[in-house]
Amino acid sequence: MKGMSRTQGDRVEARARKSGEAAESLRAEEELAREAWAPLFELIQEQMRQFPVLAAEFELSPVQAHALRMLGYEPQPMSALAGHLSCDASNVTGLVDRLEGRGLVERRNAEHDRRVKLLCLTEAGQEVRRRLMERMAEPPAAISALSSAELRMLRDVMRRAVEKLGAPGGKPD
Amino acid sequence: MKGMSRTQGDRVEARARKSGEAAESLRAEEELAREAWAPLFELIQEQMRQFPVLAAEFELSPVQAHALRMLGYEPQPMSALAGHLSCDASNVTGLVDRLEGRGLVERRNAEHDRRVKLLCLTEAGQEVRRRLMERMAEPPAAISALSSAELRMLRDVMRRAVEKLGAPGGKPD
DNA sequence: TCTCAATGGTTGAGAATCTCAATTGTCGAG
DNA sequence: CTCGACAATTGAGATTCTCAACCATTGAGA
Repeated sequence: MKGMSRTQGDRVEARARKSGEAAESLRAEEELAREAWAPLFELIQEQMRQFPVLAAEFELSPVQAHALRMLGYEPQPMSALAGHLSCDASNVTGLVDRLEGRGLVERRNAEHDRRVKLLCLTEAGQEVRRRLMERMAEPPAAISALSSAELRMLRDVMRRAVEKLGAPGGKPD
Repeated sequence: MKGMSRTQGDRVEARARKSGEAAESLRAEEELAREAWAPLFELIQEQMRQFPVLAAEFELSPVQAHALRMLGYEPQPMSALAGHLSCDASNVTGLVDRLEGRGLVERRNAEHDRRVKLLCLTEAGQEVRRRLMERMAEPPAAISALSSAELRMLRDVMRRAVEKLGAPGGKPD
C-alpha cells in the first residue's frame, strides 16, 4: 500500500534478519518481483528484436534511432550523448558525422566553453524524430489486446514504477 | 511471419466506423493502450541501454548474449538462429565462429540432411548461459520497488499479455 | 537415372559500430 | 603562467551487419 521508494538488496536482507516472519515475507516479495519481471522481460526481448526493423523503416540504424530520440530536447554536448548511449565518446564522433551528413543533426559551438560542441536537430531531423517517436508510441499487439481494466492497471502500476527511475527522458513533446 | 506488426490500427478504425459509440469506445481503448505502453516503453529503453553492460559482465557482446539465450533448448540449425536474431544467415557464420572459438558452442552435422549444421551448447556454454539467464531474471530497481499488490497485478496482466505472443522461447529451463 | 531449381551454409566486399590509446585545443586552479 | 583535467577527434583493430556470389546437398520431375 505505501509504495515508498525502497532500495532493496542488502538493506532488505539486513532488516529481514530481525524477524523470521519478516524475512519470509520479504523473500516472497522478491519472488513476486521475479515473477512479475519474467513476462515483462519476454516482451522486452521481443521489442529489442524488433527495434532494428522499426528503425529501418526510417532508414536509420538502431543506434542512430536511439540517438535521434535522445536529441529531442535541448542541445546537448557530444559527451552527454555518449552518456545516454553508454558508449565511448570517440564512437559518437562518427555517429554524429553520419547524422550530420544526412542533414538530421547540427554541431554548434557552445559559447561558454569552446571545447564542447552542442548537438541539435535540424528541421529535417525534428521531422524524422517526430515520426519515429509516433511510431514507437504504437503499442504492440500483446498490449493492445488487453482489456480496458487490465490496461488501466498496467498503466497505473507502470507509471508508478518508472517514476522511481528519475525519468531522464520522456515527458516533453 | 509476415506483417503482424501493423495489424491493429487499421482494423480497429474499420470496425469503429460501424457505430458512433463503439468508435468512441474503441478510440478510448486505443488511447488507453498508448498510455499503458508509454511507461512500459520507458522501461524497455532503459533496459536496452543496459543490456550491453549486462552482457559485458560475462565478456559477451550483446548479440552473443542474445544468441546464447536462444540456444538454450534443443540443437538448432544456423538458419533458425538467424531467424531468432532477425539477421542474415551470413552474419551467423562469424558469430558462431567466435562462440565456437571460445568453446561455448558446437557445430554438429545433422544426419537427416548433410547441408545443415546443428548448434548446441557445450558444457561451458550451458554454464555461462545459466548464469546469464539468472542474472537477466533479476528484476530492475523500478520493478522490485513496487508493492506486493502492484507486483501481483503486474504479473497477472503481463502473463496474459505475453500469452498472446505465441511464446516462441521462454517456458522451459 | 539424370537434371536442375531450391536450400543451408560459407566467403568476400564494404559499411557501421564499437573500444582503446594517443592527440589537439581549451579550461581552470594553483 | 603552468599544469592537470576535460571535450572532441583521429587511427588502429575487432565485431557486427548486409548483400551478392558461391559450393554442396537435396528433392522432385523428365
